[in-house]
Amino acid sequence: MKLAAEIFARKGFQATTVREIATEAGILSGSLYHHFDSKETIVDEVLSTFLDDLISRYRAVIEKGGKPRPTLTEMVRIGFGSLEPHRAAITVMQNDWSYLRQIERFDYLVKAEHVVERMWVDQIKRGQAEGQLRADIDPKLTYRMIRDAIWVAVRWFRPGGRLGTAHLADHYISVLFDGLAAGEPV
Amino acid sequence: MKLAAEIFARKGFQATTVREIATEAGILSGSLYHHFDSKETIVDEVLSTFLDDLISRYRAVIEKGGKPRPTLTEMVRIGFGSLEPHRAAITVMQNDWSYLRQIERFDYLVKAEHVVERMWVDQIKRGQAEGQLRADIDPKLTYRMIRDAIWVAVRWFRPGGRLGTAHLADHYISVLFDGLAAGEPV
DNA sequence: GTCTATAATTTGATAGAC
DNA sequence: GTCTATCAAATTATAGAC
Repeated sequence: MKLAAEIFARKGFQATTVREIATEAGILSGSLYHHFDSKETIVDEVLSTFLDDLISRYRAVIEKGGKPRPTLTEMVRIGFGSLEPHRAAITVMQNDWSYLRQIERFDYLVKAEHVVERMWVDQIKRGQAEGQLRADIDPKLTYRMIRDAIWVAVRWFRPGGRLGTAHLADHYISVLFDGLAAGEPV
Repeated sequence: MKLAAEIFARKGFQATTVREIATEAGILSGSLYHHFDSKETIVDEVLSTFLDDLISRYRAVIEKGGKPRPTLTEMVRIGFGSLEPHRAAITVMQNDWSYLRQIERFDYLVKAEHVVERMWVDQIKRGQAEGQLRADIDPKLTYRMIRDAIWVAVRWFRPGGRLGTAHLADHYISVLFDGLAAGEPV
């Protein structure tokens, strides 16, 4: 399954043929159906494993009940921290989202997205209410900004490259909370 | 062509069949080949039109030779401003990038990406050199952050929705330069 | 400039021998 | 648990009539 996920990530779900997966696994395409009953089932396992892990991690941080800003900081770290262990799954979600969401079987993708959005937006709003975050920003828009910046990083992030995910997270958190500007606005 | 682009954006390049494009155009699939010699040619025109427009707009702002921060601000506005007129092309670039880049014919996509990266990174470095931007941020990483946040917005941005692209740009610029934090770091 | 008809290939999936 | 053999369907693209 991990092997198939890598190919899906590299070539896209639709462009990946069952024959290709089988060949890479060292068997023939017919034999693959002894392990999986369809191509969709394979990608299904890949994606749901990722989402279950992500949501349970978010939940764990939120249920500690800390202040919003450190909670959000932790959530950013969880996101970037997923890039490595779930690289293939995240890539597939990014690239094949618009295709997969059309298929009834993958309705849970949209549902999971809603659950996650609520978690983030809640924390942002609490941060505003408690005066830790600027009141003039749009919570939902801000959530999307953060979410997008984290997940799209999977496109260029290379494990073992010059930048580790912890460094990425720190950099992003720094810019996100304190901004790019050095002194007074120009 | 604009019609085909919409379908590519909605369903993905590979999932879109030639029959589908023809049907939506009110003709049969065979007839489509009177107008285009292949499916790739159609998407080629869509993407190169977008990239030519984008790069020439960036160039125009940069050649005005203003200070880095207002130049970067303008560049962010150009990006968000492209979401509406080039929505389909941007969506295809986002969703089918990893597939298209494998095809020799689309080598120019990667080249264009390099040109654009240089433009952004140059401005960010100048901003740091002139003291308008924090010196402790990574220019290339910051560019990627900005780029990603802009282009991925095409996934959820809806023309005529509650948020216009100008509003989006303003919100993003505000957070980007000044940060989310309200008061002192916690 | 569109249609009909069809070629050539590829694809996901199955059946049964070993 | 893998292989051989193959099916049924779908796909891009072409040829030629109108």
